[in-house]
Amino acid sequence: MARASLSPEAVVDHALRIIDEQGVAALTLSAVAAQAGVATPSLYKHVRNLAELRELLSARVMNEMSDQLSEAALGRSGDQALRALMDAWRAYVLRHPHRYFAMIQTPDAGRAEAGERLIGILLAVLRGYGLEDSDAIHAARCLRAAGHGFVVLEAGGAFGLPEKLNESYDLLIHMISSGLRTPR
Amino acid sequence: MARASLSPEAVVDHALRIIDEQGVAALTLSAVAAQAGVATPSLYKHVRNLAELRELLSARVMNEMSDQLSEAALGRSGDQALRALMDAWRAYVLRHPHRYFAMIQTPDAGRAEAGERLIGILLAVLRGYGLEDSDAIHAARCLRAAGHGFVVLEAGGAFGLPEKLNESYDLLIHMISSGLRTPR
DNA sequence: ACCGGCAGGCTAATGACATTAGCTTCAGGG
DNA sequence: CCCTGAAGCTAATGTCATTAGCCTGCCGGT
Repeated sequence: MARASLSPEAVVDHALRIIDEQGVAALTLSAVAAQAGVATPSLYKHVRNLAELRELLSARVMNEMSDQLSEAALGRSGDQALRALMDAWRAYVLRHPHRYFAMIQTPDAGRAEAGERLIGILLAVLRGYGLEDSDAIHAARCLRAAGHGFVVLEAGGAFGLPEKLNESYDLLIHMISSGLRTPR
Repeated sequence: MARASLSPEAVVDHALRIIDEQGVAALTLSAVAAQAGVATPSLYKHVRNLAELRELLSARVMNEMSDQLSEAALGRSGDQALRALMDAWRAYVLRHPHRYFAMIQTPDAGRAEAGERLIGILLAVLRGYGLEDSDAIHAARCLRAAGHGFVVLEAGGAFGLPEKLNESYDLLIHMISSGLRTPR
């Protein structure tokens, strides 16, 4: 090796900082290079191009979020676990809105593996409702859709009316919970 | 006026065509100008800049979608209306995935007005469940979150497993419906 | 202590774009 | 028939991403 001032991980660190402070749109290689105190082309020694940097970023964020969701759900089950999971999800996004948007901006990416983890967590929570196999998959998709939809809309400022967002979110969780119990 | 070959609406038309065929990422003023058979700077006589074009596009798409959702729900009520609404929503996105992504790519934009329409439709459907005022607002947010989350994830290819998506969507609708009935 | 390779940084150059400035032209009202 | 302004155009600038090719200091082996 040589002067180890940079590495793919370090580049992602700098990118993360830029995103946190100035939003996804501000993520340019020039900005990252400036952050890192390096000339732009030097970054290509560590990441293939901007697209790859976005993928790495995406994977990093998804893993970080999965960690927090799994920690929240750990040791609980049923409605308790569902509640904890959903709360942790929303809290993460409100804490790091730009990161979440950076995560979802890439259609799919190498995030697949990291995505598996999230699914695993959702399935674990659903086991508390006695769901297995296909039923659990369908339920996990719904959980994901509902959670994702809500936090994206909230973080994007789509909910303009004065009604309390906490109450809306409670209702959403109630819908999931009640839908999981009542037969179709 | 003068040679009326172009107008803000016509520019949006061309942009829409590019998006449909090549996706949101391909939307550049150069591409739109080429589509329109005009030099790039000429577009500035009709739209202020790229950001404004995106906003106009966003509003156009949201209105188009709202039209279809309201038509679907018209004349039905309760679960029938909910079902028709959700199906129309998903169908629209599957038919024009790129348009939907173009619509949501702008955080907020001048889409506010168009957004009111969508909310109105959702509230109308919810009236079939006896919901009014604040309760209806909360429910509308949940409807929107669930629907939006699902279609975004589906269109983005996030649901990789072989389980049938129709069944997952059925479950989602069931969750909403059952959550709207059962007390909290 | 010396040498060679190479990882990792750098400068220069290219090509897409967005955006601005300023010129030209035609259509329509007086 | 002239005059004005809308709608096009060309030229120029600045920001980015990306590529090519150069330079250097660190490390392992002699």
